[in-house]
Amino acid sequence: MKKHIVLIEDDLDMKSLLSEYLVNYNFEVSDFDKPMQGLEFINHNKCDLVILDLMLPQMDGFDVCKKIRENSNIPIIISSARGYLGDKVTGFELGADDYLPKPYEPKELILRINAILRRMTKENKKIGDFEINEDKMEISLDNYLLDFTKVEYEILLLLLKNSDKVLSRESIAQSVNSLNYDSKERVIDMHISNIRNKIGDTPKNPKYIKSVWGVGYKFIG
Amino acid sequence: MKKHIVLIEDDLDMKSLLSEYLVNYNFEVSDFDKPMQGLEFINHNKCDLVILDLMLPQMDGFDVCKKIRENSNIPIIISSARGYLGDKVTGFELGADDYLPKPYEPKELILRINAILRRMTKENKKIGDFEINEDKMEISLDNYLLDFTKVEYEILLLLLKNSDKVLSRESIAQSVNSLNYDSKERVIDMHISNIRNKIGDTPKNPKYIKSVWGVGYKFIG
DNA sequence: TAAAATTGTAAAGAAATTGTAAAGAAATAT
DNA sequence: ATATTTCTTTACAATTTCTTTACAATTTTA
Repeated sequence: MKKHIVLIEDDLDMKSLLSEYLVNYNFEVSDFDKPMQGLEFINHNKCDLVILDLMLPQMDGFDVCKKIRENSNIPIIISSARGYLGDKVTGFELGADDYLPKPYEPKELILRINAILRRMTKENKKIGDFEINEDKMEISLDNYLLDFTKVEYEILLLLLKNSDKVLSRESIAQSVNSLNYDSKERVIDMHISNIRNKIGDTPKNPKYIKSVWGVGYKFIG
Repeated sequence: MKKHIVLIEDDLDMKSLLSEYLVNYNFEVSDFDKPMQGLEFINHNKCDLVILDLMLPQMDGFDVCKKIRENSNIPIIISSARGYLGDKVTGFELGADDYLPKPYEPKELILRINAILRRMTKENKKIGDFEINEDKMEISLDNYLLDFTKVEYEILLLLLKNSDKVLSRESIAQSVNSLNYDSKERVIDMHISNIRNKIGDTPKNPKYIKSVWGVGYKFIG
């Protein structure tokens, strides 16, 4: 899903330029030249990050930062023509996450946005129609959360991570921790069968898990 | 508790200078001029942040960054004499959290360390229906103050701070200070059971604490 | 083609995990 | 010191998951 960025910048040219740049990098942008409007917006909408320019007219940029922090924990990147250490100290102490002195290359702003967002949202890995969240130990198919047992989860994860690669029963058994090392081979088949049921796949004409005769299974990526 | 910082810097003078500076700011510091030793240390110790100098002898600094990320999600601040955009791109893409071109004022390093650590250690007060007051060691549910024992409080706090994340019994036992390191596994279950009673949760069809079969528990955020 | 090997899966059995009451041990308060 | 609270262990029933078995269906080999 697109990340929503709030841009607070009073220089109108700069604002539209940056805004457009961010949109090109696939962000959703709401830009404001009046800080109070930005503040209002942040407090009533789900946003992911604020870019706050310090040279603001109505109120001091630091005040905006402080006011944002009163109600919200949203990441803030301060950009400023002033690169003095004292300003940086103030900015960080008010709860900013980064301080970027002007002039900067817009690409660097993108880098820093992404670095922060990466920390904030451990985004799900997408593989085909599947979406993986390893922290939650969850796998969704077409946005529908599936309910797997531990072994099923681990096997499917392994297959997904090795898309298109044929995995032998042995290698599956070894990689999947919760599988008995010396269980009968057919255990894997049973689990695959159960997984197939849950993801609505059929052995002949499979959409996701293909049997490789005489070898094992593979996920069709 | 003091935050533990790993400093990887090959210039010996710089290393000891920075190290001392960080210690003055009340960090615990482990410094290395051999990146492999730093890597080794990170993989076997609980650390909070890495400061990585790019001009390293044995291996390219970027490789170190990449190698750290193979096993660890620890925040990384790259410092480098090279301030080219290309280097920044590489650094951030390898998973760095910040990139600080030399020369920099050491105070700015401190600011950036703190900004990152503040994000890492969630001091979130409100999580779902729960409200945390860590100073008072109190947790309320729907504005009703609950009475927990120390262990219960710590376990619930851990679960809350890791909303949605599956926590194994082992990781819970390790994180919760007041739990005997080598107590029987079922201790956790007992405490969870007691917590559930106090917050009015049921194991089947839980509203807050879900059992993850074969793994552990997670708080439903 | 028939025989052999492999796969799919239902059903049954075995094993592991969980919930929690109850009791014991340890820590803390009185 | 005793009383009280908290933490840990144990035990067992309930539950869930994993494994095995068996047999039909399919594919390969001879």
